[in-house]
Amino acid sequence: MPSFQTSPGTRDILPPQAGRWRAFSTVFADVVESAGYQCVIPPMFEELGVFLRLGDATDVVTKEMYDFEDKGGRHIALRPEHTAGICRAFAQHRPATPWKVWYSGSNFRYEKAQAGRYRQFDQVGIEVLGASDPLLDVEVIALGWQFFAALGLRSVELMVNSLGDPGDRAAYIDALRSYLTSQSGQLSEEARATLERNPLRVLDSKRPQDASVIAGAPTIDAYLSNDAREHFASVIAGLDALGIPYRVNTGLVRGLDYYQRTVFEFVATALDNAQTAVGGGGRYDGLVEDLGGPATAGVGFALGVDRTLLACDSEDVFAGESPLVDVFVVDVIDGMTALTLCDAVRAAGYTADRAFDGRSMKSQMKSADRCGASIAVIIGADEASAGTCTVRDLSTSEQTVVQQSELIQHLTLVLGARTPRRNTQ
RNA sequence: GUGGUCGUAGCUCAGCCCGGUUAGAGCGCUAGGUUGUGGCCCUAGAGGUCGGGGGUUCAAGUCCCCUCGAUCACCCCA
Repeated sequence: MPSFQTSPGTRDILPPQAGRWRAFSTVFADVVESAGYQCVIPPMFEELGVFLRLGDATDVVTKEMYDFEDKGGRHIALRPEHTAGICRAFAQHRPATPWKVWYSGSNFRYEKAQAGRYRQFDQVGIEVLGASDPLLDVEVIALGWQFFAALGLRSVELMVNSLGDPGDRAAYIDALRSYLTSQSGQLSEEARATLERNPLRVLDSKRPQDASVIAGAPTIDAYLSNDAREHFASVIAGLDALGIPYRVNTGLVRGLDYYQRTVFEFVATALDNAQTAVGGGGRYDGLVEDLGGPATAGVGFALGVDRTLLACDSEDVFAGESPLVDVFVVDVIDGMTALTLCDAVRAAGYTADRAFDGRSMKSQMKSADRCGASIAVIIGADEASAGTCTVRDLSTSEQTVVQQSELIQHLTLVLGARTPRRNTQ
């Protein structure tokens, strides 16, 4: 047993999985940068107050915050999500609007880990601040949709709903509370507890016992203001115009309190674990103002990297790829020729690896094979004295002998030309 | 925070029910078979406080208690 291992809810992302994570971010950046979004990197921790606007009835705030007092006596919290910090940054720096940004990074929530849920978890996402156009909601949703498609996922379902404006929402919650209270005898014990804290979230219950009560509950659409209703209608019209399939789910309630009007969620139906929501978002028009900034509209989404990759696994798409090695240099003299040849080969734009610690030729050839190299360049006694090297094609086993000084030229013949690495010498 | 399942070699696991020489297998790793050549095959080797602590016993990987960790689910959420 080693002295230390990862803390609960955290884990090491090792190769080749780590390479897959990096590729994931790259695909995401490609998709959203095509729509004018720019990368933003907020701090991993903020003053606790920044995050309290997520909702004082939410678990994220009441029991999952990773907070502590720093040496200066400040009450600090590790970010449980990105949106609040980005709104704080907007209020602090006041960039020109609309401010369209994307991010990729870790969040922290003190929860018990299970499949697709960790204490340190990664999200990618986008936020747009300073525009209230419903067609912007459509753009945001569409980019999420297109990203899943870019990964190759097919079994992703989009659910949309409108929570109305704050007044609509309050009126609806009142109506919902009285309905649920009147039916509480039929609700599960857990649902009754949830009803006390936040009636909206009862709608999220997956317990069969609660299904009939939920089915008969009043729905939000009857409580929407005219403005909110028109806004939602435009969102729906935009999704139709883009041909993006969706399901209006009046029971869709997001976990954070700052959402109003449009909310949406991406569900991976191919996942067989409990966490099938791979992403979600919505509009949060009051959040910047709550954080002391100007009244500013906002909309965005966050996608869970772990869960999305689990969905990729279950659909057998977006597998990780190990980096390719073009050339493996086998040097059984003293390794010095391998050192200089690798350097030259890499400078010419090819990938090159070699063995260390003076191992046998057989052992070095095994290493060449294992790393998937296309070509082995062999330096034995004969080659060393003649200034040549033997170039072996590892798939066909054909060998040719060339001057070491002509190796790069030879590689361009068999592997094609490459863009030379930027010279740092 | 609550509950189920599980911790034995680097990895995947057998052995535990029914306690009894020196704890096994496959894969991986290292070396050799092949004195200059990978994959396939054969042989050998290295690698273990049986998660940790306590208890029962002549004797514990095996039975009991505690604890830590993992995993899945609930709650909630990405």
